[in-house]
Amino acid sequence: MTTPADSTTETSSGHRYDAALANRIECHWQSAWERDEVDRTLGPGDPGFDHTRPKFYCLDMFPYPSGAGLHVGHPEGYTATDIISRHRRMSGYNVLHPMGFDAFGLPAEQYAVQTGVHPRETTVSAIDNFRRQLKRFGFSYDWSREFATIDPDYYRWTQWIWLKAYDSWFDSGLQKARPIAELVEGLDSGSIDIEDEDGDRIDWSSLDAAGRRREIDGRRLAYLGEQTVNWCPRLGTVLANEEVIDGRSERGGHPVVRKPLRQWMFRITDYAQRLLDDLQLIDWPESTRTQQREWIGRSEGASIRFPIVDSDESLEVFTTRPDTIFGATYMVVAPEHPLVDAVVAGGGDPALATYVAEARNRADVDRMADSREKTGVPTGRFAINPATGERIPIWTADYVLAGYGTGAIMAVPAHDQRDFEFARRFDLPVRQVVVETRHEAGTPVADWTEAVVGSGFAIDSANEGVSLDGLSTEEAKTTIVAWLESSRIGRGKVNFKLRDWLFSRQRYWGEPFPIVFDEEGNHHPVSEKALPVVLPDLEDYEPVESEEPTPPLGKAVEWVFTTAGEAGVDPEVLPADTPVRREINTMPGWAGSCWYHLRYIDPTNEERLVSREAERYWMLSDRKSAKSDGPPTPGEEGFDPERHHVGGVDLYVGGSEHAVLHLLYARFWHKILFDRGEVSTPEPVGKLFHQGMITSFAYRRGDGSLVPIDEVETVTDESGDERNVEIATGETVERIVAKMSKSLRNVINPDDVIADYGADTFRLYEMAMGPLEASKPWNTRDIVGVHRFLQRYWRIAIDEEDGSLSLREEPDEAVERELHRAVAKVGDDIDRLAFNTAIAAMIEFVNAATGVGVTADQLDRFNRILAPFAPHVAEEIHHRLGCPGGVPYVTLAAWPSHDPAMLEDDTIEVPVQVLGKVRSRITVPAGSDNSTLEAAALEDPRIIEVVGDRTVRKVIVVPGKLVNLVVG
RNA sequence: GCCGGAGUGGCGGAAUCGGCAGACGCGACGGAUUCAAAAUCCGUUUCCCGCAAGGGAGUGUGGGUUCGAGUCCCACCUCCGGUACCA
Repeated sequence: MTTPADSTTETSSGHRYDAALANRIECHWQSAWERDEVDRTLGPGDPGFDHTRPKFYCLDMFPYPSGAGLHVGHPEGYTATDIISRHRRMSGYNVLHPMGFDAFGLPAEQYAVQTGVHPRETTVSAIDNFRRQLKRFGFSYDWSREFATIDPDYYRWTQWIWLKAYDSWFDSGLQKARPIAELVEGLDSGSIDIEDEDGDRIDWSSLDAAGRRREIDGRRLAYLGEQTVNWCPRLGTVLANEEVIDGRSERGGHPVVRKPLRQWMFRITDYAQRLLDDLQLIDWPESTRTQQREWIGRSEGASIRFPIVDSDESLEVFTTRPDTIFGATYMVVAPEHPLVDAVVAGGGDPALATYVAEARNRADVDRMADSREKTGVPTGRFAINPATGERIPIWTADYVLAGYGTGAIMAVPAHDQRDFEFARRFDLPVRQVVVETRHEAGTPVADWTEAVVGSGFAIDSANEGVSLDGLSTEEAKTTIVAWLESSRIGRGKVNFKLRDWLFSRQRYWGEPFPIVFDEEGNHHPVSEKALPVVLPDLEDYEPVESEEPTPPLGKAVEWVFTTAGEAGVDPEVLPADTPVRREINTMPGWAGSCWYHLRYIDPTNEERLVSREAERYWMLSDRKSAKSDGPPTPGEEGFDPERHHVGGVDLYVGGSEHAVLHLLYARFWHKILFDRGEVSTPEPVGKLFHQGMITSFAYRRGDGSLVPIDEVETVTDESGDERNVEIATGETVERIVAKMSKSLRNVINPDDVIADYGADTFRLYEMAMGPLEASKPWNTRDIVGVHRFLQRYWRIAIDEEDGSLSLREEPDEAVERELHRAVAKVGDDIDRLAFNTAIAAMIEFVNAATGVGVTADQLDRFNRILAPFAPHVAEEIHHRLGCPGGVPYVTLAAWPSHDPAMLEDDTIEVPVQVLGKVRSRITVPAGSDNSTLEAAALEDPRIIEVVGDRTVRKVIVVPGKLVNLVVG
């Protein structure tokens, strides 16, 4: 810092720390910090970068700027990361603490459509407003690293990563992605074999060019797939599975229907096992890891083929209970299953056609609504149970889902509750093949009210080839799978609930795909050098609400129909004058947020998405374990967070609503980049933390209806108890905690709070409310508490009459002790993200110093521990103290040290219990041994009185804590 | 239904490893200051009995382990979040 720092803020109207002064101080220092680039972070390659310091990458989930501006929930996590970042910086770390904006996607586009203003304009003005609001909080972001996902310089690399995935295939043997060129090479040389869907080897040499292309394209991590997708007519786009909740769109709650479509997909299922396994390596909230585990949904079982009667075909099913195959008395296929199509096409039972048509047209919402009673119809076809040789009917029913497994099941009504209910409804046979204890006989199934679903021992399960009788469920599974495999009927299989990620959207406001189609419909990538493929400006960007997907980019006719050369396809791939058609779907809103953590590291790099050197420094640092096999996991014995760390962002803070979507997608992209050697860690985020939601109060009448907050007043009765009454009626209403909403008029605008108290008070209030992870109600009445704390602090240091410093010459002994305690406590609490108790400790110090006063040195030390929380007032005091140590800004000062010896008093008061109840207190020198404490306790007159003539049978001494006498 | 989390004064919350329950803040009450008020400062504030000294009860409910439980174990109740026919 070469520019000398400004002198202190001049106060025109008084020297009291009030809202007006706070706002003047804050604005003054914010502009000084900005001018002197105080928050600038140097990285590898920057002049003056000190690589010997440890690094700390502290990331916030970047916001999606809406027209409504910042919500009070945003600054909660942002203040927390700001405090940690400032504390780490003061403790000698290089800290990367960036901010940017997520801006492509549906909400911005919907808003633009509503207002009739182009999304580029609405988005840019929303970003400007967000940035202004964020800056007003004094967060120490290095704004020189800011970007938005809509910046062509940024989405150029989003497109580049997509091309990387397009150019990759997943080697299931090595469990990693490799370049497509290696696949082609391997196939040509015969060192790699590929299989079809049934597991049969494909003869590569016998394929023609089109066949080869089909095989290669079908194996890309980014591929064009014909899939049944979630089509949302109201939004005019398809949605990913993760974006559909209870059959409705996550955004807007519109109905979603299933529809077969040809769309760009990501082969995320190939990574299912690694996405699951690596959850062990990361320090994430258990709830989030559980949610991801469940979403991935791994289950072990077997895939079995049931021959279809009067046909060469067979029906393949997945089951986790192959041991119950002898109890499979019928089969069920999903209404969408091809077998059903075939029967209907062949003119089967009209009731079947009706049922299937209804099931398909019903949105998933309705399917779930009447989920109580099972429905279904027989297809009229039969299959052979390969274990029993029995002919069993094939039904179709919507309790079997098309999207999971093969969309068909073997029904074992005795041992599966759903099958049991279905069998009872349609009077299908129930056959028991598992008993709970060994050597037990079966019980009459007619008496059953529910299926026996647990493990046990097999009975009545034998044929000429295999017998499971008497085996435990585990043994029976192994035995039957071995038989199935040797008989070529089936094989052991691991199935995942996770499905491939649908990555196309029929919307305007997203990244264009860097790909074109030739006249035969084959796709060809745009070359890296030609990126970005810029989103064309459209006058009419409105989505078409229709039954058929109609991407708005199709309206940019001149842009869409072009030549390979114009589109930037490598001439070696396609001659420059070849007529091509551009892809008119766009990427979904998640694309940009999958990798933004990497771009902050090196935001202006034009050669790479991030420089290798900077990526290694910020993501890997000196921690060694960037591999998937070694270290103990968080929570395990021997786990040391300082050493055992998979790398990645050191602290990522954001809401738990992204537990599956964003955080799973980001892990997936990061793993592709890791496999392709572009990044050095297998996981993007080493430690994740979710801040709780900030809620608000509302009121509820006796009948359960809600009352807006401004229609209620609080009255205090004689006993001091509070009662809330509805002003209009006088009726007593109950105060409840609710989400902030316009209708309850309990939404808090951060700008208003800052105007009333200043940003420092706002920051302190949100951090003092309670634990960061807890959901907490906003209570405007409580804000004054932390504001008074800052006023008392100000008053310790500043004479409110003339604004001069008022300090003691000699330190007060007790105040000095309190200061050491505060320094120790606040540092510890910041490390464990316990900001509420850190603030309580600082308040205690200020209360102790009030009326006594502090020396300049004491004031400076306290000021430095306050600085991460309330940086503006701390900066002002720092300057009024004349910049102690010659440090131009408190932001750049070092965290103060403390003397552990000062944390303890010379003498301590120890409670003495008799039978667990405190009966007296004794004062002893600190560090007294057990016998001293025991003797002092037994000599205490009050204790002698309480013990009376009872015998002291046992004395428990906890050194420094308490003495407990057992008498009787 | 299943998974995860939480129940502590009038309110938000604290108690980090089984060791003084209620830190800190709000509100309320009392006092000082003031012509008065605001602001500020000092004090009280879990509940019950008591003038007091003191005693009793107490961390959602019921049991248990322990010298000692808000904390550990078992059963249950309520609330919040996630998920939902995944074979």
